[in-house]
Amino acid sequence: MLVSRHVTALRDQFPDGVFPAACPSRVVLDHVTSKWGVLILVSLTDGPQRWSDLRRRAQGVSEKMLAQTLRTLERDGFVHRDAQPVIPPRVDYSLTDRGEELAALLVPLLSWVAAHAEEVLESSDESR
Amino acid sequence: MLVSRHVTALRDQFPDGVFPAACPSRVVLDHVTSKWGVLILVSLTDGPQRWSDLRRRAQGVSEKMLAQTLRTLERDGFVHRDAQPVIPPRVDYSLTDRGEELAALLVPLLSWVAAHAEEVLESSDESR
DNA sequence: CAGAATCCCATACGATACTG
DNA sequence: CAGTATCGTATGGGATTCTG
Repeated sequence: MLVSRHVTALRDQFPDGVFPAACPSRVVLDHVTSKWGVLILVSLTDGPQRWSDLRRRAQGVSEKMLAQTLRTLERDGFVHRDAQPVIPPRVDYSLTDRGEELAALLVPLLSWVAAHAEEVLESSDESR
Repeated sequence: MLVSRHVTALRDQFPDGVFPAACPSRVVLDHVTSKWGVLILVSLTDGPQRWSDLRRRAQGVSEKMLAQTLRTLERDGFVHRDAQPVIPPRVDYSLTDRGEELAALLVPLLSWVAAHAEEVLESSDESR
């Protein structure tokens, strides 16, 4: 089964169960699990999208954070940026193969959270 | 297949592909994908662990953040806190059923990141 | 349209010290 | 041992303005 194979892999890599402090994994994990990183990666699983698409779909993202997150994801090789030299400018963002792999793992997470968020928050109080 | 079933579920819930801005899912997602939330949840997949275990395994976590993260995860019903009234005090943390479900989705993510972090960072420069 | 630049704030986070 | 309390900082993140 897929999950248990991953579990085994994780245990092999880190017998202590988590990443060492100075590990590169920590950096990448922070990029990926950043507030907008998750949302953008998952949004792109629907196919290539333009800047304005992403702004609309990742509701609430500021231009600054969209730009910053996209640049980070692009540098990490998760997102491909295709800027067409036309006027007005048109830029399409899409997942790289590496990005697809990663996003495929994110989708079940988002889905689970979406399905259980309400029952989770009703046990605690709603804020925080 | 498991992934595509989740994809379908996500699309059903959010035809636009992402959470609406004021959605409870956003809150829960932020808890779960917080810097230490992921690490603690995954660490606990190895079974119940004490405060000092978690401090050691989630290398680099400060006492403040460990306390804060554990409280959040407990309020969300992901983590169970078992404080035994002995001296010296002994407190065990473990995953609830809900926490197990969630952590099971986190493990493949961690594992993938761990396996690919180096190649990811070598394409970008190492910082950020 | 797709950003870059600037300003500013909230808070996530860390370090240290203290306690039942 | 398992925390809490306090303080200080870095930075994630938002609002606004400007531009090719």
